[in-house]
Amino acid sequence: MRDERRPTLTDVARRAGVSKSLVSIVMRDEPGAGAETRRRVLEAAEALGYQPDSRARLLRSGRSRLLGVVFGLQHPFHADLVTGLYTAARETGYELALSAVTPERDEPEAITSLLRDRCEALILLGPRSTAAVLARLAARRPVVVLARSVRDAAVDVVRTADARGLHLAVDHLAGLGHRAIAHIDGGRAPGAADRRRGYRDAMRRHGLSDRMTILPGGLTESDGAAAARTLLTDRPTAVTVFNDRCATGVLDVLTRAGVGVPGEISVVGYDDSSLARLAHVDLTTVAQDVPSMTRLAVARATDRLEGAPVARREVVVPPRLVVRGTTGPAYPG
Amino acid sequence: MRDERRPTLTDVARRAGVSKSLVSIVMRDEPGAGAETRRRVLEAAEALGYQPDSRARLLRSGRSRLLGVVFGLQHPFHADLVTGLYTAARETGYELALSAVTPERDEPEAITSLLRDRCEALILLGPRSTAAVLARLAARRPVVVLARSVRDAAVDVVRTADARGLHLAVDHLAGLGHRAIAHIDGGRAPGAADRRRGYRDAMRRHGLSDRMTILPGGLTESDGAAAARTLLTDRPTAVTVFNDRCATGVLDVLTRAGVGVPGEISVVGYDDSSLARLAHVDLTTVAQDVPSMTRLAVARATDRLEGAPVARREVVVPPRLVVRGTTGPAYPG
DNA sequence: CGCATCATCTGGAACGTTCCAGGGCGCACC
DNA sequence: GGTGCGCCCTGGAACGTTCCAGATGATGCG
Repeated sequence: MRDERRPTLTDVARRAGVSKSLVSIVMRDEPGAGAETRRRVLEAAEALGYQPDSRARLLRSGRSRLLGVVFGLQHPFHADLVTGLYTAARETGYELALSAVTPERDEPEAITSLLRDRCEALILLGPRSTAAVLARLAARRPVVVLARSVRDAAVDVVRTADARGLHLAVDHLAGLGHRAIAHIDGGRAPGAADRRRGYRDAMRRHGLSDRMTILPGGLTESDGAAAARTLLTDRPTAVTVFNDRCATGVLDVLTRAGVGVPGEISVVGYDDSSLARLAHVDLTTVAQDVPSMTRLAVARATDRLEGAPVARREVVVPPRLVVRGTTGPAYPG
Repeated sequence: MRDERRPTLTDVARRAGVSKSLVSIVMRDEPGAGAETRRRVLEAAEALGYQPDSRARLLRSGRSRLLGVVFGLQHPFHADLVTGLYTAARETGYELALSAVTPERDEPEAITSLLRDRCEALILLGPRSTAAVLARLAARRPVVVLARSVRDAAVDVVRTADARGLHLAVDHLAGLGHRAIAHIDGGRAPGAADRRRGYRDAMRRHGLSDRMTILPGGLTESDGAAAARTLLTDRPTAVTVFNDRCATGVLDVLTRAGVGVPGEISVVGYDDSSLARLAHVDLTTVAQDVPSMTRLAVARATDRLEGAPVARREVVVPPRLVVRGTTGPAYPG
């Protein structure tokens, strides 16, 4: 009824009048088959609606050519990264297996499911696991951590120079004449510590140590909104925010309160997520170089798998400032 | 070096001094093994760090117990749905295989990759493929389409009563005294047609046929922003929007233009995505019942697989109006 | 005592691939 | 006109499981 057995190599072989080995060769597009036969085999495969069984294929070849990716479904920036990983993986001939972390599905669970599927390497987006857990994992197969730093010799890291990112932001604002520049931070989120440090460094470098203000924030819009309300009472002329999502919340509260942006307060986000690029948000932001990061992450994973020599355990990608409409000259005075 | 071969059934069998068949039985927790032997086998497996190879397992047993899910990485509502699918699947003993659609990876590609992985059924979130393509797919294995309607007897559909959703929205607004109620639509997006129709019906029912205004919108914030700019010139007192994302764009433009919400214009979104729930957005919206929809979608897929009788091909879930802060009484007059 | 029964265990054949060691066969070359 | 060398192509053994048809031995029963 429902399940007339799905066609296999043997079926195609029979129809084309050749051996299954030959069909296998043709399907993999390997040398070793004549042009005419090749055509006939492909025709037969097409007619039967044959699709190779990747399970059997991988079982036999011993390799899965599968990169496991753990990401947070609720993070728009993770969506951007996964998008980049897909295209990076395509170029290398590896496939991606996605495993999401949701409120009801934690990181360990997401990881185990990938391991059962025989992923050869793991790419983790901003994982919450401790360095020890990650190290244990890395002992069994290559692990690449994306967008977070990990102090462990066994795990590879690809991340943005987050401290540098905040230098860019503060330099930009200081250049516009701002002095009272606040920072809304990301708490324990991956990358938050580095950005906080970058902010402090840059302020000191500009001789603004006494104007430093760090407000507790987070990674969501509501975290930003909450922080912005604090901002209204003791008002700086500019603020750098942990990420774009959080910055959106800040913008929203400011706009509603009638505070002009960038007239009265300039705002700088982080990530250059699709959010920031929206015409009506038009957020000045520190861009993470998603294409490079994802390409590097995939390259690192495959290099480890293929035993290629790996130069540095940690690759740090420079950020780039994207100036848009939410920053402008400081109020005179 | 990296890869000392991972232990197999045979390794465990040798260590425990039994046959591999017996180990298989023990690992699957099936009857047919004595208590003492069972203990010894488990001990050996533990010692070797044995993990079953799901690929080999599925290859042999002919079943994969895998549900393929195609979703759009950039849609927050899809993220909500996938989250729900994960928990629904867990309850039934099936696993999910995710395959994302991105700007560089189209729907056919996402689907093919799932087919190669031998997914037993496909769950497609708001797919863009034509009914004909979906039907062809459904001929080979169960296909459940989520959040879109499809006129084809072969594919199952689980969707919200979208027309009804707009009835709720319009009724609510009319009840607040609104007469000039506009609708910003979703164009060719899944569900858009039904919502548009629901809007028209409801307006007619309230005797407001001559006050109907349908503005072209879309599913993103910038679509909403664009539509909102049109709105500013010929201003209604209320507007129903295709989805929450689009409504956010509308809100943003209105707020920036100094138009009070809900003072001067009331806004109703659609989806009740996490976006709408944010304290500072606080969007009145039509909620889709994600837990029910996802549970139904998974149940439908597994029912088909197990040959259970299926009552209706299409399951329509009622929406629910969530009144928050963006709607209020119409201006007197 | 012989035979059926039961629980426990084993060996080997699948599953759909890939990989390897060849088998023909035509053709150039000495 | 053999010999050797390419090219196509084939058959069968793996890969790590599950499944099935028994083997074995203990036990119960007439």
